[in-house]
Amino acid sequence: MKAPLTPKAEQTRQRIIEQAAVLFNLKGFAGTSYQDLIEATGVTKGCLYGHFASKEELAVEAFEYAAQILIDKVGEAMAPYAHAGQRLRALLQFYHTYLSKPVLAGGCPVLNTVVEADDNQPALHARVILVLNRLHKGVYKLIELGKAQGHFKASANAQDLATFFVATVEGGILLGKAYNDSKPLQTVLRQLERCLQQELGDF
Amino acid sequence: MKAPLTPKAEQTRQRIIEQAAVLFNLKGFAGTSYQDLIEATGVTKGCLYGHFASKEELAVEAFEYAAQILIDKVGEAMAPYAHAGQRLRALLQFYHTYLSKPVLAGGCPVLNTVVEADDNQPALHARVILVLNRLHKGVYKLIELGKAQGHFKASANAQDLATFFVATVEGGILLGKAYNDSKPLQTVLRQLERCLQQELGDF
DNA sequence: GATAAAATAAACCAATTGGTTTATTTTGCC
DNA sequence: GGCAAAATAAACCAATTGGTTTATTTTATC
Repeated sequence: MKAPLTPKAEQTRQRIIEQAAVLFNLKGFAGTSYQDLIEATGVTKGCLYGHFASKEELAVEAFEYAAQILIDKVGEAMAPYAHAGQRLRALLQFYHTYLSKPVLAGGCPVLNTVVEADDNQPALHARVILVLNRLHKGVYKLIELGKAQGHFKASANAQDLATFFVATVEGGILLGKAYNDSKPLQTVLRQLERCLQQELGDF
Repeated sequence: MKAPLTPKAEQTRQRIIEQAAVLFNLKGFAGTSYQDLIEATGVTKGCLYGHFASKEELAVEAFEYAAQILIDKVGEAMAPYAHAGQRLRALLQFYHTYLSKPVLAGGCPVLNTVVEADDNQPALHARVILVLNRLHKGVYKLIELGKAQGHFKASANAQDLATFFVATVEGGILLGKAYNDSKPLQTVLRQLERCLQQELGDF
């Protein structure tokens, strides 16, 4: 089924995805037209259809791309550390710079996509869920690691805390985006850190 | 400028707003067409334009309506209590039932609107900010009340905790909507309560 | 029951939507 | 340099978009 793309074609395809990811992140799925995509990518409509069968297919690929960047950057931020406490600090630090160094213009693709997709684009919604699961799992594993290393309280409920972590961070990003100000997110992260210290012990 | 509407007209106008609020909340601003609005309201296009000059004007009124419901319900939930601790419990309890008894089909209008509006619909965005301010202020006042009553720790940072509260609750609502499950929100609220008890003292 | 307000029905608008096709050109690559 | 792959240009599609206008009918209210 899938043609074994030429390097050149692969490169064009990637360029389209990258530009489309920004557009969708800024304007949403319904708010982005082919005309917008043509202007942003600098590529013709025929070329777009040559690579993607529909707007939804392109949107899915664009979201996957954006989500992968996010996941990679989270991984990179924690990679230098083995100690769970350090890794958790690095994760919080990563989100401290989330608004000044956004993974993608338009803010958090998870936040943006989940809100529009879940009543309207089932294919997109399914992908967002997978990414949320990965984020949750990452935090969960981190807490469990800390418990295993003897640095976090053994009584900590890793599942619940991971859920709490993801929700609080996304909520903070939401406020930051709403007010176009990094302060609310900073405040939320600082407070989250206090909570986590209470639940996990000092880290 | 504004015609002194007949009661009948006012009633029709209100009906339009109520139905439009649901549609916009479900499908977003860009995702809702006049055809959708005509079908949902059962009213003709001429009638829509008779009452609202544009889709954006209608969307703003619809959001104001939805937001007012939310604010009213939050107020009602806390109204029976004078004790800040009780009021805070009532507020948390209100959000515990938020997904099973949504203020509006499609979920939280603040969450839904802020995400789409802030890069694209400045008028809507401005209104969401006002509502976020009110929610924040409500929690802030509540915490200050508790401090004044001597029930909450005097050391509590009401501003920061209010920001944290709003972010966490919105984040919990987001997860609940994403997973179409009330459990994540329950978990988040339970955890939030623990945090607050730590920061405010038992309430 | 008269009247003015409110709502309908429908024609109309230019522009845009997502999507297709085809012939032509440009291109990278062996 | 030749060839196939990739991209362009553009015509074309039916449908829909947000928005306007006008004549007609319904209706609430005095």
